[in-house]
Amino acid sequence: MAFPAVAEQLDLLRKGALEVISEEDLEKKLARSLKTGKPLLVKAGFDPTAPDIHLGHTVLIRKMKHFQDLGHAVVFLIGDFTGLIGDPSGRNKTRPPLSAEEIAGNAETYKEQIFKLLDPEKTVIDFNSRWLGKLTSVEIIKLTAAYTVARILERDDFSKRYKNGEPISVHELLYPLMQGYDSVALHADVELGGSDQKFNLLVGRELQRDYGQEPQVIVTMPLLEGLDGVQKMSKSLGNYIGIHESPGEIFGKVMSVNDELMFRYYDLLTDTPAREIARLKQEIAAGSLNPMAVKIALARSIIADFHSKAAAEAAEAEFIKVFRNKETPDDAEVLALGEDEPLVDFLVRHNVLSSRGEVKRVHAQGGIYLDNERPAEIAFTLKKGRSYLLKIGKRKFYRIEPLK
RNA sequence: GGGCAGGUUCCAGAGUGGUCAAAUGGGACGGGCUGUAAACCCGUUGGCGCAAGCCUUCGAAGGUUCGAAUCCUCCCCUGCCCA
Repeated sequence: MAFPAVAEQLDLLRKGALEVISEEDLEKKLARSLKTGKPLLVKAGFDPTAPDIHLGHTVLIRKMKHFQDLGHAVVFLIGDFTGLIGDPSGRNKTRPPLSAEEIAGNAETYKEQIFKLLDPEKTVIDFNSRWLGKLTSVEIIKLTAAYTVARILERDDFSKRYKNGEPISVHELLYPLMQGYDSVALHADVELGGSDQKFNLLVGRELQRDYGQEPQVIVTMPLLEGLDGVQKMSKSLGNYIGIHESPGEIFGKVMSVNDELMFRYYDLLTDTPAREIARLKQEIAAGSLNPMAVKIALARSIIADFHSKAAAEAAEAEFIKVFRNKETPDDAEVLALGEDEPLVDFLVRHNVLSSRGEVKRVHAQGGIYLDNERPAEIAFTLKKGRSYLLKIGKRKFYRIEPLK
């Protein structure tokens, strides 16, 4: 396998990366691999807690892809063993551990999803229970002896939680050591991780030294901000775009991202070269380019990655139809009406809105449209045998049809 | 084992006997504006009720009181200090 020149490789590998520790080490490793023809072993660990991958995860996966595209060996490591611990990284609370069944199920789901970006032929999937599960008590104690409590507590989230008087369970302290040991077991050359993983990745470097190996290079990727633009994208915060979501949903969510965050997404979620992104930014600032058009292109690119180009185009057409031309979408959910029923009851019964109070509130604010009109009175009864077009707010559409 | 400090509505965080369904901020939702589900502006944000008002909520359970998120008892959970 012929590798591109070192400088060229570095260029791609640095795109979007937050930190490379250290660049010299990486350069050295790349040079050596170029000379010997032996690919670098690149490891990235994933907590098996997220059965559905969202765009936040794909930042890392995209970086793996870059290494893979350059001819290096990528190991997608599923932390099934460490999942039993529950990684506290980036959280201020202890994460509940998963059962073995949940982990196995999630791991399967992971596999299906990552191949949207990675080449299945060239990707090694491994599980850290393979070695961690076999460690004896003596070996574990030896491992824990390699680090001191004070050094573990240096980790930002540990020290914060400690200072704030939040709980830290003893088993959580083992997490960085376990993850570091993964690098020892795999003889990793490079480990990728989110910026919240920096500490764990560094532990890997030190443990490798302790075990007489050349320390890995670590590459950290920024955490992708979620749709709110502030907090990191996460499922539990509900500010995410899942790669399994429908093209229409992804399109809309991307469009709801503010114009500034859009560039961040360009940087981390597309392969658009940095130079090109800078140009777009400039033209928008100059007023010669409409940010909306650029955002549409972003949405298309993301949908094409996880669905298809055709799906992306269809989603765009639908979006324009609904939000620019204010027409009804094709896929409005159909709700059946069997008997005459007051609108309020109907909406609550179908969980369109959560309570009668909310229905009244939304109505008072002018957010309920029936057949494209705002009913003056909310005390309105739907008649059986009739069809209605119902719209709540800007984006919830329903067709009310007679029960067959 | 002893001493101390905490557990509030989606989140953060005020509130220390009535003026508390509970400040404020975030988020979410609705409206306006818009070639964006962007930005910006306005509004809403426990349940039932047209309303007056009623009901349920401030870790759990009991209690004091005309009245408790606020006081007492006990239980659960968390943290700190001492051992």
